Amino acid sequence: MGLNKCKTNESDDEVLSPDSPVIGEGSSSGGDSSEGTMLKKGPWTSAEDAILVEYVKKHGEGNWNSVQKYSGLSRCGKSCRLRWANHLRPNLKKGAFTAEEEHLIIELHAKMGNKWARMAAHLPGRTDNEIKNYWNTRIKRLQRAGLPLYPPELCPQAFQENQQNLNDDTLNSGENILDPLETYSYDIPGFMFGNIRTTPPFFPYIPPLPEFSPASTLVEGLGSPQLYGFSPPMRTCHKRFREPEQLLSQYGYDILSQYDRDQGDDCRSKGSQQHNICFANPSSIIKDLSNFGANQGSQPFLTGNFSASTPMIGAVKLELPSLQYPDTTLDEWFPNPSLPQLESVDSLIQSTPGTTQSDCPSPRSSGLLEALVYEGKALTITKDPSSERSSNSSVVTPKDLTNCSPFKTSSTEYEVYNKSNLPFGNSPAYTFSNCTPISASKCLQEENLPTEGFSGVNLKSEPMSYSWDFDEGEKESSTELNYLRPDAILGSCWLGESTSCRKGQGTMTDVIATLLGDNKSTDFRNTASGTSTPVNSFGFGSCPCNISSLSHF
DNA sequence: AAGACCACCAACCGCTCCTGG
DNA sequence: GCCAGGAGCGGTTGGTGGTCT
Repeated sequence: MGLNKCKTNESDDEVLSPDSPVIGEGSSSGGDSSEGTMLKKGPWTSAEDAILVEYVKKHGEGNWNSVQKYSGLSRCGKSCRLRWANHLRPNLKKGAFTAEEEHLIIELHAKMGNKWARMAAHLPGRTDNEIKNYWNTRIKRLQRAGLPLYPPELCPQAFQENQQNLNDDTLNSGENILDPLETYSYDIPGFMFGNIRTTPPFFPYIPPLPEFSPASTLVEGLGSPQLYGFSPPMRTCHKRFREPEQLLSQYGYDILSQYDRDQGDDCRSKGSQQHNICFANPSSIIKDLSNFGANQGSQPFLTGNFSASTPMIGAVKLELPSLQYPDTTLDEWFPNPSLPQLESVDSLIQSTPGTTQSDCPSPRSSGLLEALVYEGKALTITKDPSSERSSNSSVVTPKDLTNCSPFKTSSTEYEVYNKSNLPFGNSPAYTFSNCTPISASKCLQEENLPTEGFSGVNLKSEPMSYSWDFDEGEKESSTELNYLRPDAILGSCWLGESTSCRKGQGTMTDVIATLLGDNKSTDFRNTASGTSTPVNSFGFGSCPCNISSLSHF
C-alpha cells in the first residue's frame, strides 16, 4: 500500500537531522528519513514557503512527492501539499470567519457532518483545516456550556434523517445482520431543516438489541446519536465562560446569562439540566452511556452533537448529521422557498441510505474535483449574487441560507430569541412556521399542516400531528403520530421544571417495553395520562406530554 | 507574579481511495 | 485482479499567546 513516505516509523520518528538546514527551528521539529535525506517536520519557515511557492509556480500543483526532489525542500510531499493548500495557495482568505461564514459552517456541518473538505468548498478562500479547527473549538466551547451544537430546530431534523437511514438500512436488507460497529456508525443527513412534518419523535437512548426485527430496527434507530435521550450532566464547574455573548447571539438562548446566574449555585447545573436539547457534551454523555445499564435514561441529551472521534460504548463511532450525497448541492438541501425544488428533495427522501451510500461516488472520488466545482460556483455567486438568485443555480449563497433556512436565525431569529423570555427565546415552531423550507411534495399533497399551531409561542400542550413515514413498505406501522408541540415541550421543561424533567429517568424501561412489548399502547396511554413520565420526543426527561401515539408501535 | 485554563492555529498522522502499471 | 504510488481527508496533537484566578 502506498503509505505516504511522510509516515514516520519508530526508528526515525524522533530523529533530528543536524545536517538539515531547517531542522531544529521549530520546537516540534523532527526528521523523517526518505531516500537517505532527513525530512523536516514542524513549522514552516518563510524560506521553505518561498521554495514551495517557486516550485508550484514552475510545476504546478500536484506531484507533491517530487517537491523534495526538484526543489531541495526537506519536506515530505504530504507536508508540502498541506502547506500549499492551507497557507500558500492564492485566494486564501485569512482572518476570522465572518458571521455569515460561521452560520454557513454550522449549517453545512448539520448537513454533511465532519466533511471538512466539502464544507470548505462552500467557503471560498477557506480551508478544510480552518473549518475543522473552528468547529472543534466551537464544539469545545459549546460542550463546556452544555449548549447544543446546532440551533434546536435542527435536532428533530437530524433525527429524521438518521431515522430514515436506519429504517432503510435495516428494513430494506433482510439479510443484514447488524454489526453493532457498523450499525452505529451513522451518517445523519439533514437536508430539510425545520420540516417537522416528517419529524419523528425523539426517544431516549436504548441499547442496541441483537435481534433483527421491526422492534429491534426501531430500537436500533433509537440508538442513534441523534436521539440519545440523555442530558449531559454538568458535573464540572466551569471556572470561566468565555464569549457568552457570542453564544447567546448564536442561539438566542438566554442560557448563559442564566448560567452565570446559576454559577454560584450548583455549578450551573440548574441551567444545564433545564436545557435538554441538542446538548453538546459528549464526554459527559459517554461517561453516562458507559453506565447506561445502571443508569438508564438518566441523562437526556440528544441529537447530532457528537464528535465523530468521540469514543462510544462498544466502539461505536458516531458521525454528526451527515448527508452523504456528494452530488447533492446545497439548494437541494435548502430549497429556495419561492422555488421549492421538490423533486430533488424528494429524491433524497425516497432514496434509501443504502442506495445512497452505494450509489453515490466515494467522497474521495468527488473530493477535490467536487470541491473545485463547488468553489467555482461559490465564487461565481459571490461575484454576482443577484443573478444567482434569479437563476436555478445549484449553489446557495450564504445570504440565501440566512433567508430561507432555519439558520436565518443568524440575524433575525436569534434576535427574536433573545427577546423572548423562553429559555430558547423562541420555539422551534417559530422557525418552522416562519422559515420552513418546504421540501417534500408529499407534504404538499397531504392535508394542511397545523401551521397555526406553530406560529407564535404557545406553551400549552396542544397535540399536533406529525407524520412519520417509517418506510414506504411499512405503512401499517407508520401511521400518523401525535406529539406535543415541540415548543410546548420546550417550554414546559425549560421553564423551571428541571426537577420534574429529571423524573423521567425511570421511564426508559417503559419506553423499551412499550416499543418491544405487547402492551404497547397501554403504557403510553398511561404515560399520556401522566401516570408515568416518558421521555418525550425532544428528549426531555419528564415533560408530561402526550406520547400516546407511540402505541402505533 | 505565577500558574491554570483556554482559544486558536499549524502541522502531523493514519487511513482510504484513486489511478496507472 | 493485484499492487504500488500518489493524493486527499479527517482526527489528533502540540505550540503559542491571552485571560483569569
